[in-house]
Amino acid sequence: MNFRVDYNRMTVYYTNMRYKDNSKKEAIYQATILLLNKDGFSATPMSKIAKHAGVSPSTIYVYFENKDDMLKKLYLDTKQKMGAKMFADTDGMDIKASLAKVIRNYIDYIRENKEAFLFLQQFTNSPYMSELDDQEANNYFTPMYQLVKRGRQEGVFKNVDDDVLFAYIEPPITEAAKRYFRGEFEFTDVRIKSLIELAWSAIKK
Amino acid sequence: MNFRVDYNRMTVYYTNMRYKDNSKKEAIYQATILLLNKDGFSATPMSKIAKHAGVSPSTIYVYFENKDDMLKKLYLDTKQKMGAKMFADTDGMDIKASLAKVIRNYIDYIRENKEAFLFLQQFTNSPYMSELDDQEANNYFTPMYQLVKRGRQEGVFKNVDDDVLFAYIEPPITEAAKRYFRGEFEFTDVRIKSLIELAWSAIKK
Amino acid sequence: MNFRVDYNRMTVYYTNMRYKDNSKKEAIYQATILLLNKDGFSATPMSKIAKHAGVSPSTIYVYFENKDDMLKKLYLDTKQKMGAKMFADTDGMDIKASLAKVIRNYIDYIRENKEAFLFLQQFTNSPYMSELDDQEANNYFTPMYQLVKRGRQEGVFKNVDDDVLFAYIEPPITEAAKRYFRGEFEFTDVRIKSLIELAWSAIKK
Amino acid sequence: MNFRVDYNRMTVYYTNMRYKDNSKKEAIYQATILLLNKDGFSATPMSKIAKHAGVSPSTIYVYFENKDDMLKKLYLDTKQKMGAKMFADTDGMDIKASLAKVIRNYIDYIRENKEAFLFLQQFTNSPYMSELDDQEANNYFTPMYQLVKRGRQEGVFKNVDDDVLFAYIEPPITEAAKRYFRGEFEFTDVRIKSLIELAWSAIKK
DNA sequence: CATGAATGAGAATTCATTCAT
DNA sequence: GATGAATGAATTCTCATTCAT
Repeated sequence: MNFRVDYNRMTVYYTNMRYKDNSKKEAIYQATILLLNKDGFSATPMSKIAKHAGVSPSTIYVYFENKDDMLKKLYLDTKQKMGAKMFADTDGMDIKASLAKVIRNYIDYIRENKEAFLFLQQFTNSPYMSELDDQEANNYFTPMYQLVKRGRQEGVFKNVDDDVLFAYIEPPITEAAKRYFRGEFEFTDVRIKSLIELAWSAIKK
Repeated sequence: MNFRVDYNRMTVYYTNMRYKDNSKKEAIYQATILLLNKDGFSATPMSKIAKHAGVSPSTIYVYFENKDDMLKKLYLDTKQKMGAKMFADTDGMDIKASLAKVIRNYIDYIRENKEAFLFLQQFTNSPYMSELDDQEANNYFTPMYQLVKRGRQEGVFKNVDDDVLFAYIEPPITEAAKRYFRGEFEFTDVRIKSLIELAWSAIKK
Repeated sequence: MNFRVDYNRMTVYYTNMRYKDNSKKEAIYQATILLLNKDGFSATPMSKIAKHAGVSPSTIYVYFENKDDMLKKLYLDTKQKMGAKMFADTDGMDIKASLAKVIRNYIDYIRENKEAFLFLQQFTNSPYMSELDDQEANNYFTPMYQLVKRGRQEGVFKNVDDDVLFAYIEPPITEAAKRYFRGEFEFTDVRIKSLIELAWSAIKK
Repeated sequence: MNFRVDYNRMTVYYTNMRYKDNSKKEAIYQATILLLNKDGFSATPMSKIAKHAGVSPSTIYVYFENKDDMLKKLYLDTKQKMGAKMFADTDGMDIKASLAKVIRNYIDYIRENKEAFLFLQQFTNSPYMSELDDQEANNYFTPMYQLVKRGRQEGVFKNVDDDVLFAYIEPPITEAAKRYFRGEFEFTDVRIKSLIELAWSAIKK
């Protein structure tokens, strides 16, 4: 029998006896994202993260080798979660609908995960990114590659490189999102439709 | 007569003296950009910047109030230079040609100013950005707003918000540039033409 | 019947059970000696000792009160073992032969117990030593005092203080041993004979 | 003109304009030796050293790369000073008198430099030693090698290896010194004569 | 007895900035 | 203006030890 019990703020797994607490890891992640967005890489000490996460600074080192290791794992974890949301429920649609769905999913994710999204932007544009095994992060986006591949086979796209196509799908949404969080843009139904329309106009033959 | 007055806490210099001055400031800027791109905000101390710039750490404080002040001024300076390049030689063209020229200018700037471009990206996506008087940076891009305004008057654009239009002009190029510097993309003539074509397809009515 | 009682805060174990106990303690001792010689006092954490000994850090605290307690007990244990070897099989010899045998025993011990020897040297020359009840460690060397006492009664030694005599018996061998482990000296038969000869020349009347 | 002035706790050199203060380095050295002898390597933090030396912890890093660097430089500095004292005023003597003088010099040094001597012992017997370029430390002792070489040429020594000879010259004194500082031994005139006598008995043909 | 997670206290080191020249 | 030394405050990380099981 496999059951769990919350005992004294700790999630104990009776089957395998470890009591490393995953909720602590999650708390550390959340605190890091929040503080990084508020104060940036250079003003977010481990001690602050620990305090916000409700753990001791040394506890972070039980879960991660060092600060870099933690940030990189946090990035991959966050990116993976975003990828999962982005390509949910897109099966069985035609290309155009599928693309529209991906864009809508992306916008939904952004609106529901402001901090995660902004953290991803900050990280992606920092030198941390180049220290990363890029492939691992890109794997979460294979559905996008497959989508484009399918569209090309069906002959609906302009005869341009994949990379050019990609550039007109995600980056405009991302840019709109940044303006959204700066209070300069609203994701109204009309605008979302416009964004999808322009993307399609850009890439369709 | 050749003289210059700097009201920004800096004394007045005449012809021969001003070069020394500017060259140190410029050296500090260049060192900062380079190190920031290589090591990031959290691993770029003033002492390292000073060493790379060939000056004493305390010399930096002759030119800037503190680190934040320096970074912000560096950002504005860099952004302004980029804006100047981006909208050069676009007068007297029709909308479509004008837009194409802006995109070509932007790509030229990117290719000739790798470090500056990457620094702008890193800064823009960091919380430093929100501490900035955004308006000042945006002023350098008024030509873009005017271009879009003109296009709208001429009725050549889709009937969507300006922000939606913008999202399909610069962000795709920026994304392509990032891939370019990661070694994943080449700015061939064909691809540049494609990028311009897709942008036009996206926004034109 | 084979049993053992340890009054030193440790419970009583009979034949079959005692092995497990002792093997862990011994593993901790061995790991400590090795790491201390390799990395020194200031770079040998309990966690590292535990890992090398194949036990949990907390297990060390089952056997010892704390780190200091462990180190001191390890020193006394090691010193006692060395003493036992040093004075083995020296009964019934005349003074000169007895001394030669002690020196040979010491060299044998050194060669067979490199790590133990080096640990003793490090410990002896550290301030840990002065925290120790010196008498306890010296007890293991009473045979040496008796030997010198006997020699003096027989009138074979120079008329100098015991401490002066001692200084020409063990320290030269110890010094040679240190060079030996640094790869600067070989314990050939000839050299061992020389060492014994010089010691005798020094102290004999 | 070359003059110096004590200005505001700082030794200013007007000729070359540096004002790095050598007295600070010396204070750091003295504090380190004292604390190391009292508390050992593992209980002597940089902060404590700084406090005792009357400087800020960060000031230590102006003079040394890190703790290891400081300890090694301190060792070499101390060893060099000892070597200088040990071989002072030994020219023009015959071998026997020369050796006696060296031993007396060594004992004088020991008595006048208790802390330095004990520090050298602790360091020498620690793993720090093996990280050192041994040659550099040994250079300070070339006079000893020359002395032994000369004696051998004159045919006054036993026909044994140099290393065996060395073992009966310095180590007995060192051992006596350690007992001296433990309060177990007195360097009376008689005993000093005895020590010299036994050394000579040991090595002379 | 044995253990792995957790942590408070403290370790080495860094760094933005100032100070005296 | 320019500088190198100096430093207080902070930063990352370690580590002996304890806790709950």
